[in-house]
Amino acid sequence: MLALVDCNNFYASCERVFRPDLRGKPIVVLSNNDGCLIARSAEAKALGYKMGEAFFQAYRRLDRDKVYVFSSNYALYGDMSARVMRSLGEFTPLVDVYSIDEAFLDLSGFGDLDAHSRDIKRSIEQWTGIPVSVGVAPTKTLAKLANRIAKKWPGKDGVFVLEGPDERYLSKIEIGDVWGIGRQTSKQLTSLGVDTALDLAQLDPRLVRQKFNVVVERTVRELQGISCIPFDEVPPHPQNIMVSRGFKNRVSEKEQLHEAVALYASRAGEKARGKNVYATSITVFLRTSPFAPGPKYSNAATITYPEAVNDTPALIRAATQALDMIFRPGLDYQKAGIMLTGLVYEAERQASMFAAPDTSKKEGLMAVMDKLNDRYGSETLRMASSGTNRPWWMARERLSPCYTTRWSDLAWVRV
DNA sequence: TCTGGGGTCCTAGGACCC
DNA sequence: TCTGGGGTCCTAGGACCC
Repeated sequence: MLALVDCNNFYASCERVFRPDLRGKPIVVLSNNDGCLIARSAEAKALGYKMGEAFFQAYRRLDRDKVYVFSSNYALYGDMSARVMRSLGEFTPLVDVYSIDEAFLDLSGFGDLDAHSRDIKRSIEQWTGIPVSVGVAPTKTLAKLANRIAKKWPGKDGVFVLEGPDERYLSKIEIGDVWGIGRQTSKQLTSLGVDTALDLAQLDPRLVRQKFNVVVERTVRELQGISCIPFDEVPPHPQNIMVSRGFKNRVSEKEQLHEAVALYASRAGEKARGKNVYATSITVFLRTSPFAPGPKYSNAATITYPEAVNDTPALIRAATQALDMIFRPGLDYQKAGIMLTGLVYEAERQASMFAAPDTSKKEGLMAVMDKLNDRYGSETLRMASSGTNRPWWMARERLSPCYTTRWSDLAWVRV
């Protein structure tokens, strides 16, 4: 049996951990650039705020409803997430971290699953301050479903064990709420009279494959209790690394775009080194706002390395070069980003006939840089080309302190 | 004025090969 | 009238997830 442990309203809960005065108060968290609402506390949901609502449209209502509004603080959420995941490791070594706020646990061999799940829930809340829900079932899709029931149904108190594909519960779950069934598939299924998880579970998987695809077929089997989605104890080999941001204001100067792209390349390098992978290619993309009137432009350029790299100078060099290939003067750019692809681990690196044979010096430099930045805070040491002034840097006007990752932001306690 | 960021997997179609 | 068959690899785009 698998348990899905899911943090409730994760970002909003993180903001509340160090602000106990906000218990019972409505909270929303904004996306990067304070663009739209991406997390809401239970109280904010009850007031009718929707996921993805544009902030500038909700602004007046939020003010009127006295909602506490936060810019997203990923340093805080990432660290709180790590605490939750580490805590889950106390219950079983078999933890499959699925996202920043969810993990599957393999509970095979455990006795009283309900009691055990309640213990997990209680402990995580006590140790981290983050409330969680636990759903237990034989497959990942059913565990997701069980978690939903644990969270939403009165009387379940955040824990629910679903022994198998029980009709009484599957019939109560709308098709669009099944994990893996999105808007498009949901629309098609409804038109065929498939309205609930139960309806879907009763279809013939082979027929579903013909009419839809393997993904939906797997979902059907998972709902029937046959596990098709593997449990990944070790994180799977990453396919790509992306860093992109919208600008605070529109940017048309090439120098500023160069700074931005250099900064994103540095971040991508840190991520790559953190995962121990090297990139074969780097792609830079650039676009104007899809909403604004006026000329629209969107383009990307890719540069392939003779030998896979992950050191920041090499990434910045190529990113700069790629940017020059797609930059058009006279446009108001809204966003830029970079993507590292063709990721390989050290052992899979293919040596180039032409590249310099010894890279140990570069690696040493990067290791020192990463270590300093880890210890003394991000960007303690950084590349000059990524800019100092950064007028384009995203707006985050309601940022909370980095309580757990920055010494100067530690919470004060008065006694 | 103002609308997120970062991922995965699958499929279809084209290029190319023998 | 009718123009092989079987493969691989790559890319773009769609759908989905949090």
